[in-house]
Amino acid sequence: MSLPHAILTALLEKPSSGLELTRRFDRSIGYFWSATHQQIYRELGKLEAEGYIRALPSEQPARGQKKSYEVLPAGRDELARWTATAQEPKPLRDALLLRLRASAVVGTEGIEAELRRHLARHQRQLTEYEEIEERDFGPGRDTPQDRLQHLILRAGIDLETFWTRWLTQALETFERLPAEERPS
Amino acid sequence: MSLPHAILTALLEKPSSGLELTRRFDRSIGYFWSATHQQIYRELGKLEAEGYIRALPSEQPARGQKKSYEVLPAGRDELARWTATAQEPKPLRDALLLRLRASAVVGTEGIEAELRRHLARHQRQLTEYEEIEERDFGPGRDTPQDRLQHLILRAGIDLETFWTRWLTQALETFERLPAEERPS
DNA sequence: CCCCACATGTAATCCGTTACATGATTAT
DNA sequence: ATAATCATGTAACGGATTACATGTGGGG
Repeated sequence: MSLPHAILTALLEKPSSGLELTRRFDRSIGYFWSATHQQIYRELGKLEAEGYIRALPSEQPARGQKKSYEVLPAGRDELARWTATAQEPKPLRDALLLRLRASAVVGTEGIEAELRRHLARHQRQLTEYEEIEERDFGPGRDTPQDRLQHLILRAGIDLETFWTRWLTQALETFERLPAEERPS
Repeated sequence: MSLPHAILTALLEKPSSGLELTRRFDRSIGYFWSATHQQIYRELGKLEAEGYIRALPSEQPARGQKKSYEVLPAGRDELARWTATAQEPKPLRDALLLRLRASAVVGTEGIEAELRRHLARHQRQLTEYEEIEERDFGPGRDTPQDRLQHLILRAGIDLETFWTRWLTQALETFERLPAEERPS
């Protein structure tokens, strides 16, 4: 039950239309909570029906016409409630680790190329985050909001750093596995 | 589409009944791909219908009677195919980071306790992984399969290490946020 | 006039979650 | 006997994913 709260957060930061939200979910918020436009439109409908948001009165509600939303006080209250609620961390789910375990049983054919592909992806993401850090969190940006945003970005940077290191180590392990000893 | 492949992997490691699989998904494989018994029974039915696994002939298929499965050659082939297939890494989804971002807008009330709770969970998980490492991967365990399994465990250890460090740093950041300056 | 990009949706399907149902085995 | 536990399922619901549908406005 996090998507509606992700949308409330985005709309509080800046009132937007469905497509603008979709674009913002492709960067920024989407870095840790992704969503497609179909999910977003459906959820906007629900949030409006529940009285958490409303369409800005200026625009007419026709199909193909832009329609922007803003958060109502009830929406802000709900978001604050949810933010403070105790929730268990979701267990990890990672298909690459699963495939690595499978490869120990059915053979490592093809998995090395996958490790390389993933390494390249994570390196690219790391670079992107580091550019954002340099651009948006230089000296002087030190309000409480800045520190919180920076903390979140740091999580992304540290996570991508973990993956690049681990994948590098994994590839080294593969290079030291003599081909004739590999599981098949 | 990873749950059937997780089950095929588990059954190749050792033929099992539905409940035995459920127990193994609570440790071991479940550390990076969790599943409930309902998911597992549903998926076992599908895998059997597709000819990827079969019930061991010894047991009679009555309700309440144990029923063990083994992987057929077609199942092993499918698993090998899937393991070698190119797949994009799934984007990160983390509710705690989302809540932290929301707290920058609606106030940090309550979120600090959540950071502490999560820190405790991750420290406990880290300890568990380190005990497994000591028990199962001491000197002498060095077949290719051992090295692959150890690599997977290292991913878990390094991930939990990342979280404990980041959460510790996050809590320090909060302690330095003067209460009167916090977003509300 | 037509195509394309912008913008908002609907429909079908699959996966995960929660609650419930039912039979078999074992201990008291 | 009966209660607890082991074991295998069904049903209902909701979220995520994929494919498709519909309307608007601007450029060539």
